[in-house]
Amino acid sequence: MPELPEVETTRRGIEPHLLHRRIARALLRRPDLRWPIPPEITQELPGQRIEAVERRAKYLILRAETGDAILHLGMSGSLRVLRAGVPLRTHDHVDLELDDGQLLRFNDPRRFGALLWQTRGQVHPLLAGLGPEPLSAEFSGEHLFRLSRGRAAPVKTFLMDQAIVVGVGNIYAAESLFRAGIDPRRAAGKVSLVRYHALAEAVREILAYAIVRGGTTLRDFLAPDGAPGYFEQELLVYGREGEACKVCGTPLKHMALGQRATVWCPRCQR
DNA sequence: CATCGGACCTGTTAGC
DNA sequence: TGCTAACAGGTCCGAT
Repeated sequence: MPELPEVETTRRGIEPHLLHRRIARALLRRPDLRWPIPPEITQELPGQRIEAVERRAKYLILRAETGDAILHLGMSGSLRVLRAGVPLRTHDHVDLELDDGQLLRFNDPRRFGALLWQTRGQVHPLLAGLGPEPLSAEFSGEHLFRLSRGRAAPVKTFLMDQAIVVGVGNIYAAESLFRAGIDPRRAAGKVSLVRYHALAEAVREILAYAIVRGGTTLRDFLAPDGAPGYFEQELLVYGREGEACKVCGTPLKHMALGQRATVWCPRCQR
């Protein structure tokens, strides 16, 4: 479900409730999400103050005193901040209880999400190989051009590779390629520097604007306060296969690329 | 090393 | 109306 804008929307929603609070207790109703939840979460984290609520790629990082709790929402995960005593819903797998009577509740029907731990000074292996943040200065057309040379994979698959640049998933990859006028099937290694400049710019603009709009709510994404995202109204190609291109009217094409649904305009994207 | 397919799960929807 | 199959915003891992 969540790509970078949805994770950032979640971060901004939970931060004011968590910052400088102490974790009172970690309650695991399911000890296994995508991976087993490590013992530090129940044994070491309680009693510690949350010093920062950060995001790296699609991971949320609760910085505590001796290390970080790392959350990933997977495809269907979501977080809410609630008062103690709010009734459970199905798939409410974890509560991090705070010292003020509130709790952070993690819900994840498909359990593709994760709750992990890294000790201060260490970098969890899952975070070690990540590419630059798309809204940082490290990310640029040059960067995409350099890493893409010699690569035969479709440019859309390349753009969604978290080792190249983080945070871009299936929705925003399709939208970015449309706005940059690039055919998603094109081999990454055959896209010119000029066009990668346009693509990097499109990625930045779309992600930044999607954050402003509170992310994209297709079926079930809600911010921690229950508000939906409003970026869906801005989508030009994702989920619109067969419909008319909003720019030129040509019916949008679709196919699977790297096992992911892909939609594009055969006239606007070359 | 790059690339591909399968795997992990459950819920919703499209199609018969 | 009911059953089944396909598909969903992610990404790891092993095989090639």
